[in-house]
Amino acid sequence: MASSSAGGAADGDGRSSPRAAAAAPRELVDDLIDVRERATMLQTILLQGSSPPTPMPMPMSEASRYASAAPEGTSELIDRIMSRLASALSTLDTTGGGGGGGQLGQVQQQGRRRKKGAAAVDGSGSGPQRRSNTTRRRSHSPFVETITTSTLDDGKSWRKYGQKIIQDSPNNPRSYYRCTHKPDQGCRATRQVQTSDANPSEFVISYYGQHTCRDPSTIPLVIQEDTTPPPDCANLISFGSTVGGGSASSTHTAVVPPQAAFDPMTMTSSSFSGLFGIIGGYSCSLPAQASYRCGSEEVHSSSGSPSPAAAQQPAAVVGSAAGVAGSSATAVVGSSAGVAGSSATVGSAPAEYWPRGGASSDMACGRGTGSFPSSPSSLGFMTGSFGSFGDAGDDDLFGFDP
DNA sequence: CTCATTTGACCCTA
DNA sequence: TAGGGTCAAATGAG
Repeated sequence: MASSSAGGAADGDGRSSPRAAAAAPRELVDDLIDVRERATMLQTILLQGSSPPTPMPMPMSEASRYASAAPEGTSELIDRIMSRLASALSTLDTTGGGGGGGQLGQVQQQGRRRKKGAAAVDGSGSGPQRRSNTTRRRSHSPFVETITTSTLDDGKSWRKYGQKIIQDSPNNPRSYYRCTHKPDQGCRATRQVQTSDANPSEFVISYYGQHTCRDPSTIPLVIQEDTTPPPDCANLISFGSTVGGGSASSTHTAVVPPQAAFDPMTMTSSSFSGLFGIIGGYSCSLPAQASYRCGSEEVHSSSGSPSPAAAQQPAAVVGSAAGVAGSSATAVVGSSAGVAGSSATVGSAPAEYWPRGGASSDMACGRGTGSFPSSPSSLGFMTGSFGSFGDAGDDDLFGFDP
């Protein structure tokens, strides 16, 4: 759980963001603790309906404690969790957010703004804020993969932000790219491109960090009640896209195994630190037969092609935005979901990912769905599918890695 | 005018 | 201190 949990510590570039958590009132802490406990209870419920092929995601004592607590129904639990989350996030909104997007933007803008030639002259004391204790270099997103491809087009939109001649290969300067959606969605994915030494017509691309962004044009606005994951994805849970985006021309289409899909590195380095990081303290245990996939298919996992079997399943769609300036209300749409066979989709955006003046709603929501608040980042940040809650021998587990 | 790229400087890590 | 990653002003393209 990197330093950037609830309050948002620093973005990928090392510029600091306001630490809302530092000023979080007791009320907020209580809310989050409550959420954590209820999430655990929910986990227990999910466990009860199955015989997990994998070890318990939490200590048995704890699990049994909650199991014996005769917890309320799953839907009530979810509602309660979301309510508490909304409350907590709202608190964050009004405390840590302080001046809302303004404060965040202020921090971002007051970062070193040097004039060429006059740089760092006044690095002492009263000058413009020097890069503080945060790191700026490769402490960021974890390495994902390196591929060799003949094209730079991997289906994602990248923005070049630098190029350097590297000692190892002076003839092949290294180009630095970051995700185009970094400013608006806080996506931390980056890549480095060099032409191949062996074959100059090819590129060696190293990817760092997972895409947490979504192309607004491809984002499903809301999970339709009559849609469902594909049959083989009954237990599917997916978050954030990864490199390649499925349509990439590269030689890789990453199907991430469960461990990878919930890699703490991934979780903490991405937007999960915003919501799940708050909840924290949970490990995950994922059924072996379930499908986990990152990339563009997550879209399908949450809103994908209709399936007759699942068309009967009600859906609860929950959106929550922890935005600085945006509404933090939690909207629950279609909460008619029963415990069995229901699905829930959660969207949330941690405050640290909000762009300057985050109140603007450039998102795709608001086109009549209403399931997500009008916040810039909720479109891209997290959609997860709690597929097939509860019964029917489901061994779904939905855990959170700290 | 807006946005992406270029490029030199800054600064962190080893 | 060298190497490498990132920033941001300058510049160019659409």
